[in-house]
Amino acid sequence: MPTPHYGQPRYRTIADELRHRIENGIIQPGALLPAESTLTAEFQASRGTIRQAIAALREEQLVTTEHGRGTYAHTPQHKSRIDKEIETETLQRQIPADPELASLFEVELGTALFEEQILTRRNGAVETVTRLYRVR
Amino acid sequence: MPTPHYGQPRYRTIADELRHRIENGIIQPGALLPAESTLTAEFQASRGTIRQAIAALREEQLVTTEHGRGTYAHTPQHKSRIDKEIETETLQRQIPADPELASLFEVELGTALFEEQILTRRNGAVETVTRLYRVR
DNA sequence: AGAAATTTGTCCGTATGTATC
DNA sequence: AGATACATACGGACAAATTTC
Repeated sequence: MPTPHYGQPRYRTIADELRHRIENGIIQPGALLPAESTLTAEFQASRGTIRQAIAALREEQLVTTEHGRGTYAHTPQHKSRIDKEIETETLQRQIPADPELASLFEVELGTALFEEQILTRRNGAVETVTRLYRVR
Repeated sequence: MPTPHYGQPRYRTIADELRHRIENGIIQPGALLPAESTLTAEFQASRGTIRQAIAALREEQLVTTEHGRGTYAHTPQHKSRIDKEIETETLQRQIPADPELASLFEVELGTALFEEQILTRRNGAVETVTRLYRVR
């Protein structure tokens, strides 16, 4: 079995197709892409090639991949609109580092971290909760 | 022959070693790295693993590769400029609502929430972790 | 100029490890 | 605990770009 790749490489063609689906909402923002095994079947390509295509999308910041979970499509929302209807509430406190934060900050599990929590409300209902962590 | 990778993956170890050589001038800035075949012999790893290590360095902007030519080490000027920049990493995932979030959003405990996590790094170290939650 | 050698690029198949559901 | 999904690693084959002779 030869492996010709005249012109455009296969993994790039696949990446282009997946990008198209994400940008056109065929794959919803935040949704999981089909599993590698599924894509393997659909594109009739080896898993390595599929992974190469996904790696290309990852470099474009178009998707993120989580071990054992899957690959998520990004939301193309770069809207920095400031809505005046939105009320915010801010709260500051200290919390112990959970395993993930401890790992990210490279501190011991349970180390006190500085946390700022910002609520945004629309019509009274909480719309988003933002938590910002820093080492103290 | 099994292919265990307890702890640190092999390609990362190799990438670390090559990074060390570049940063310490063992490989001169602008110089060619050893060929993949040479590295394969030195590290006793498959070509794929060597290529993965080099790909990691490429993502760090520490080297560039040219087809048929080789991989060049970057100049320290370039590197230090990159290091002064603040890098961000974004991750999107779904997580179950903890008690506080459930209360704020007025949903059942454990309801799947949409989470976007943004890391900011300065010189490689995580400076802040921001987590933004929404109901989906 | 041309052929051969060198070096990176693409693709496949397989096996096993690790994280998540 | 089992199933599913991504991660790592090996090996082989052929393509394409560059350098060398």
